[in-house]
Amino acid sequence: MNLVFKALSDPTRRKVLELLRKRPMTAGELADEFPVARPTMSAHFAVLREANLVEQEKVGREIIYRLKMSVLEEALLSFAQAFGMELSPRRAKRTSAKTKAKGATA
Amino acid sequence: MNLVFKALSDPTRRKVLELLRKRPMTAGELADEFPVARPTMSAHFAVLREANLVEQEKVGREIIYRLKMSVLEEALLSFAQAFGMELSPRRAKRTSAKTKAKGATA
DNA sequence: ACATCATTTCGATAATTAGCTAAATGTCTC
DNA sequence: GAGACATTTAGCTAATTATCGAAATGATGT
Repeated sequence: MNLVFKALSDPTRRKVLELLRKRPMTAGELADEFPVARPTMSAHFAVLREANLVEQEKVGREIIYRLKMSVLEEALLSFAQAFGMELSPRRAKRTSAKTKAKGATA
Repeated sequence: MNLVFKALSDPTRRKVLELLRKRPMTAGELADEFPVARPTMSAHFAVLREANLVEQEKVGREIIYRLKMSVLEEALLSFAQAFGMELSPRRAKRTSAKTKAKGATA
């Protein structure tokens, strides 16, 4: 739980997770979305991995990252519950084109 | 929002918020719950204040801290929504004293 | 085999953070 | 006003973190 919150404390990492919600992406694709060097992104990925928030799959010379939604849910859920909030994990909706143009700000 | 997540990234601060959920407490009362020096706790309070997660009221020579539940809710809510989760802020039932022995919360 | 590409690891640095003790501020009681 | 109390501010150190460029790893294409 602590690792999850540590991971979420950085805006870049939160944005990475949001991007991954829409679809799995390679390290390079993700890196292209941010104005930092590759090794920096790689370090961010490592933090997310240690928090168990993403999983990676090596395909050829690329690495595909996937969001582990259930882990994020679990953490948020148990935290919210400690504060008497109810958080119902609605089954992760597919990227259904309607949410697509909505430049969400973090 | 970033300040909120930064604030939540430290276990001590999360615990402070949990304690404050039950009832407002003075700086000293809170400090007594943790094995760190007073100035350290004071710094933690400052972070929580900057994130707007608590408010303070000076009463005599003590300072009473109160959780700003709505701010915490807002942050968690908007974050959860960005991931397609539904988070319903069940009206925070005060677990204070009289409801305490009744198992009032789910 | 060799060059290229995708990604990570290494090694360094600058910025941030949590922690401490000591000192300052403000309030209370006598 | 003097002393005690509650809390914060100041000044410091140690640990952690975000960042970089360069080098290493491993797969692909020629």
